[in-house]
Amino acid sequence: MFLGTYRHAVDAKGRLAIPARFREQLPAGTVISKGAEGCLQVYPPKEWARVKDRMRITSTTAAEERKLQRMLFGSARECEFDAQGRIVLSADHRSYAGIGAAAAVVGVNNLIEIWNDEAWRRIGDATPDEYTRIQDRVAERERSNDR
Amino acid sequence: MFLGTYRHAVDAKGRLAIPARFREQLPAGTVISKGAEGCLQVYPPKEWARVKDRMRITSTTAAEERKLQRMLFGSARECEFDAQGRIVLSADHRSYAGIGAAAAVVGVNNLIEIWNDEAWRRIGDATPDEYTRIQDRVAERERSNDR
DNA sequence: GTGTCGGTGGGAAAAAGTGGGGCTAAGTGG
DNA sequence: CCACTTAGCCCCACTTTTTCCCACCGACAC
Repeated sequence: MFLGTYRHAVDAKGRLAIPARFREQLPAGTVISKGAEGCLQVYPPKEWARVKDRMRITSTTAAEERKLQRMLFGSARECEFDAQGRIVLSADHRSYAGIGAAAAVVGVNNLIEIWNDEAWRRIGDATPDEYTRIQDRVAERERSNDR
Repeated sequence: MFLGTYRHAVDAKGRLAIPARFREQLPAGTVISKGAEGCLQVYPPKEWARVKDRMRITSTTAAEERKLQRMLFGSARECEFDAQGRIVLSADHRSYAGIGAAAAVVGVNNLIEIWNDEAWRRIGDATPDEYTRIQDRVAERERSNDR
């Protein structure tokens, strides 16, 4: 389980330290890819397997499906940690997420998200009012799903 | 598993370096052929065997499928790596994929695709909005798998 | 105060990618 | 059958990128 927000520096080589609390839960086979709302997402191997399995391009794969898989896999990369526990964010990933010299590393239960520092501030620094409204709307949706 | 996008040069002799991360996973018997949407596809031996075994011309083969098989097998070629880890793209393959001095080499889970640089940009350089949709569809599929 | 742990930065070594020359083999035409 | 041309392959050299290693700094605990 990944919890909390950590602000870490991204150096000139694109290296980003993953918080030690997260790293101990990330065995080899961890994958990073482009995610929703312009963040990057880090999938532990088990989570990634859920995404990956059952997806395979063949000559009978439908056009829509081909595009989906190309975008999904073409934008992903396996995480490799150096001896200091850092990963290298590719130039493409950095520009997608608008990440410069700093990033927010956020634990979101089953996976980790990496955000542009500023973009995360707008989300993470929500006021109690905003938070309440969002919670209410989600609760409303869940009720209608149950029906 | 093949992941990520790499932009590499294609020199005057039609040589293209395959990213080292991909090359390690490509034993002898790897095959390159024409793929959908004007890309080239590189099949590792196991994937190629899967294709080969499933397709076979018989008296009951539909006309359309015969055509598909002729194209797929007729334009296929075994990959040969030089000492620098490059393959030579045939003139036919280059013109099919519209590849000039640069190409994008993309890992798509079970196989590798080679694209005209520009054509790939239209797929891979999608906006966060498009990736958000992709993610929604992946999540949707997971839910249906769980049922 | 001293030791450990987590994060940051930079230099050096190694690996990966790029380009070109020249030899060999294969196809083409007389 | 031989000469010629072309395309393919191998090898070497260079440049850039990546990775590895070491050193430092600050915070916290003992």
